[in-house]
Amino acid sequence: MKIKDIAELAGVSVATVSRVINNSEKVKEKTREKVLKIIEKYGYEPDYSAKSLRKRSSNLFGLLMLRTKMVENESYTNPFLNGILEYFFHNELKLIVDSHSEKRCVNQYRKLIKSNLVSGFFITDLEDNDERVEFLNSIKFPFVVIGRNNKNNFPFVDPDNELGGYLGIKHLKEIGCKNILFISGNLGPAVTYQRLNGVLNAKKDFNVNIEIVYGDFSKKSGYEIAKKTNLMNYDGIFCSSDLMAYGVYDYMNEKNYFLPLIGFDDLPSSKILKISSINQNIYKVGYSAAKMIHEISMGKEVKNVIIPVDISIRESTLKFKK
Amino acid sequence: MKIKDIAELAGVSVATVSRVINNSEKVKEKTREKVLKIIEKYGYEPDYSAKSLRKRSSNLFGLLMLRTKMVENESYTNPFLNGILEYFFHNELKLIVDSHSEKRCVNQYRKLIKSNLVSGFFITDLEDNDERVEFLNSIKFPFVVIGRNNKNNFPFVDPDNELGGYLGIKHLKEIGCKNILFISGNLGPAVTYQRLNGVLNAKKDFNVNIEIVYGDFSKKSGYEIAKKTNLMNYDGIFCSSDLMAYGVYDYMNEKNYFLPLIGFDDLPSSKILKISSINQNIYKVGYSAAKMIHEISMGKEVKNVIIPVDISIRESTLKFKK
DNA sequence: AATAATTATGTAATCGATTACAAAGGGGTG
DNA sequence: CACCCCTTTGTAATCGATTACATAATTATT
Repeated sequence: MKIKDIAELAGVSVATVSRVINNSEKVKEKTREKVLKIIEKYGYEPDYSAKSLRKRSSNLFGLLMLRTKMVENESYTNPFLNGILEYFFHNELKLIVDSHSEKRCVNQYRKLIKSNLVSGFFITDLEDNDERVEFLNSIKFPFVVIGRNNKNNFPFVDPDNELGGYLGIKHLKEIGCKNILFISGNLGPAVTYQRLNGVLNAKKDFNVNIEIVYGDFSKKSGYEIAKKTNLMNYDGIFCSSDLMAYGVYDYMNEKNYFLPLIGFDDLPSSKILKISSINQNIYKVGYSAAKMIHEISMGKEVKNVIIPVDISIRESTLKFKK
Repeated sequence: MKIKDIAELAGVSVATVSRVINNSEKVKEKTREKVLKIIEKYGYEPDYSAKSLRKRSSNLFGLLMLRTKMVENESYTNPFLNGILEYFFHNELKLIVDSHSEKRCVNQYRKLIKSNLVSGFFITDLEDNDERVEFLNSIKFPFVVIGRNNKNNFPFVDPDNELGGYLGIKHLKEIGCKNILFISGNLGPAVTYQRLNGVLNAKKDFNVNIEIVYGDFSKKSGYEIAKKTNLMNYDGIFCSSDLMAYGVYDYMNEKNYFLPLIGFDDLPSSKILKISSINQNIYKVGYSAAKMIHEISMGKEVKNVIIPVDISIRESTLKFKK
C-alpha cells in the first residue's frame, strides 16, 4: 500500500495525498476527509525510507554508549534512556542505540553522519584525551554531550554536581556533624572537581571541619579508606560515589561502628541499604538532552542545561539526627 | 558525496561502484581497487534511506519497552540491551529503542511495520491478556518474544526459570538445609509456575521438606511474609525474587535472626548485600534474541531458546555451610 | 584469425515519497 | 458575460541507491 494506491482509491493525485498527510498546503476540507478516510481504512503509513530520502533528513537520533561504561554504570543507563524516550515519544522521534568499544569509535559516528541515518547524536563518557574530541570539533553536525567538558565548548547537559556536594555537607551539618570525612573520587574526571567544589563551598557556609581523602569511586577504595582511617576522628562521612559509600558501609558493619554516611549517585542499592545519597536526576538529564538535540537539529540556538540534584535522605543519616 | 560523484571520480559507472560496495557481482580487481581508493579517500558512505528504499528492507530492528516495566525492572534493561547490541554490532544491525504505555501500543507496532522502518522487533513483558497477542497472531512479520508465553506459539527466548528453582533448593540442601521455606511469586506470571516447578522437582530429587507461601515479588511482600511466618520452623529460605529476599533480609536484620537466604534475579544489590541469588544471564537472553530475530528476518527456521541460569553463591548462604 | 563463451561494465528503470510549477476551478465584480 | 484573483489540484522531476538488461571487452576454442 503506497501513496499512489491511496491516491487512486480516493480519486485524487499523489500530491494531494501527500499534502493531506503533511498538512503542508491548503487542501479543501472535503478532499481532506475523503483522503483521510481511505488512509484510515487501509491503515496506510508512508514509507519511512522514501520520506527521509526525499526530505534529506530523518527523525532518528543516535546514542552510542561505551560498552565498558554501560556495564559499569548500569544504573545510569535506564533512567537516562527513559528520559530520552519520554521526550522522543511525544515528539515522534526515534532513538537508535548502539554500543562501541574504546578504540576506533569515531568511525561509527562518521558512518552515522555520512549515511544520513541520523539527524544528531548523544555523546556520553567524553574524556579530555578522547579521540572523539578532535572529531567533534571537526564536524558540523548536531550533537549533545552528556556531562560537562571543561576544555571544549560543546553543548552539554549535566547534573549539578557542585550542588550535590553542597547538599551532602549541608545535610550532615543539619543532623549535627562537625567533623566530616569527605571521600572524594580521584582527581581527573570533571565530576570529582565539581563535587569537591560544592563541598568546599558548604564548608565555608556552614563552618564545619572537613577532611578530604581521595579514593577512586570504587567500592574497594571506600572500604580501604575506611580501614586505614581512624574513624573516631569524625562524626560523619560523605562519599563522592555510592560505591565508595558501600565500601565504607561494609567496613562499618564489620566493626559494628556506625557514623552518619552519605553517598553520591543514588543507585538503586542505596534504597535497599537505606543509605542517604545525592540523586542526580538522570531521568531529567535524558529528557533535557533529548530536547536539546531536537532543537539543535532544527537549527535553534540552545543553552547548556544544568540539572538540579536532590538528596535522598535515609536511615544512614536519619537515625543520627539529634 | 553520492555514488554518482564516486563513479565520476573513478571514471566508472554508478553500477560498478554499487557492485564494489556490495560485492554483488564480479568486478575486475583493478577496477575494484580504483573505486575503493576513491571511496576511501572521500570517506563515502551510501545513503541509508536510498539503500533501504531500493532494497525494500532495512537493517533496523525495534525494541519497544513498557515504560512502567522499564522503571520497575531497571536492572533487566541494561544487560539485555548489552546482549542485543553485542550481536547487532558484529552483524551490522541497528537497534531502535522505543517506549510505550500499557494502552494502545499496538498502533506503534503497526506503524513500525507499515512504514518499513524496521525488519523485525522484540516483544517484552507479554502477558496472556495483552492486546498484543491478537495482533501478533494476525501479522506476518518477524518478531521474537522475550519470555515464554504458554498460550501461544510465538518464537521466544527465555531463561531457564525451572532450572533456577531447582538450583536454589539444591544449594540449600548442599549446605545442610532440610526444612525450607519457599516464597513464591503470585500465581499468574509464567515465571511463577516455572520457578515453582523447579522447586518441586528438586524437592523430589533431594528429599527435603518445602513449605510454599505466596508473595507478589515485591520487597514489601517478602518482609510481611517473614514477619507473619514463624521462621523458627525453617532452616533455609528461598525467594522467587530478589526483592522479596531483600524484604526477608530486612526483617531478619531487625530481629537479628538469620537463616540461609537465596533470592532470584541476581540484581546488582544482591552483590552488595551479599545475598545468594539465581542469575538469569540476561545478557545471553539479549544476545540470543538478537540472533534469533536476525535469522527470522532472513527467512531462516529458528528454534526457541532456553538460556541456562547460574547460581551466585554469597555469604547469605555460604556462612551457614557446614 | 574467426567465432564462441565468458567476464566486465554501462544505461536506464525503479523503489515511494515530496514539491516546484502549471493548470484548473470557483467566486466576485463591473 | 468577461475578467481577475485566489484556492485547490495535478504533472512530473527529484532524492540516491540497486539491478535487469544490453553491450563492450576479454579470453578460450577451433
